[in-house]
Amino acid sequence: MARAATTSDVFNALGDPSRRTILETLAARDATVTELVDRLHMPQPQLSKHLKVLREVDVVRCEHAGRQRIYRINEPALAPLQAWLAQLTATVNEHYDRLDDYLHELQREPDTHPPDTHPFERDH
Amino acid sequence: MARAATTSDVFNALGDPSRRTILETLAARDATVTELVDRLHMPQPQLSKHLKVLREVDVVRCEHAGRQRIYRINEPALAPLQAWLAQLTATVNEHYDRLDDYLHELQREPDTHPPDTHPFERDH
DNA sequence: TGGACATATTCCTATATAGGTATATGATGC
DNA sequence: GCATCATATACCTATATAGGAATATGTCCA
Repeated sequence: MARAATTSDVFNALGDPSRRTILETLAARDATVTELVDRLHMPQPQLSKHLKVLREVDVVRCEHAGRQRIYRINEPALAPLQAWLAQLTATVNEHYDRLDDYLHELQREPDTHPPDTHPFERDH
Repeated sequence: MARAATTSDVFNALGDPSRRTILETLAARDATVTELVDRLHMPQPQLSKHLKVLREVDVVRCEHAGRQRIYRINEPALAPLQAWLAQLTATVNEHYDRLDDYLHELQREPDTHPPDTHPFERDH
């Protein structure tokens, strides 16, 4: 099977470097497609397609303004992504902490804990 | 052209839901391939391949332990990703602030600023 | 040395794009 | 209505996988 659709989730949509560049540009200032074309030196159809992907995962939204469309970042859509990362690293650190606790307990009273509850050793 | 290689950057590597699930599992506890197979009900070759991708972007590392390999998350590899997100949202918020400043200035002394320095309006 | 276990790799297929080009749709002003 | 500008879509090709199956590599132990 092929890779999952870029429109299925935000992570996948941000997997493309061009789209990240677009977001970086939009972060500094909302922009129309033409402005993005000028700044990023990217063909217009390509930009429209990338913007469509970003739109479909709700990371950007656009507002009609005459014949132009003003694209802007929809920051809340990035929150779940940041939350996932934060949760992941938090869990990892929690793991470190538990390891420390375990090692300290080990030093005080060895052979008290069943082997299957032992966390794997870490070399930090 | 096709999509970029998943091994080219961390964002792309995390685009796959299976790989995120693997990371979530590893966050709770370092694990061998077999343990991951048991917990995630994923075929072993598939897991090894996903782990290879994660390894190539340095998000996980493995330690040889006899005939097993203990995989663990290499948290520092996630930092650039978090930094990118933080920078992006920071810039967006800075933008909001500048807009607020501008609107406040506008209220005090209208028609003082050249049009090309005007940020696009936002409806927040 | 041979067998069993753990993990990685190879081979295969179907699919989802990125990027390019040409064209369609939409809005504006004359 | 028509020319023009702004954006989106359609169509095409090449490519990078995910996922599955079979196999190879590596390690331990009797």
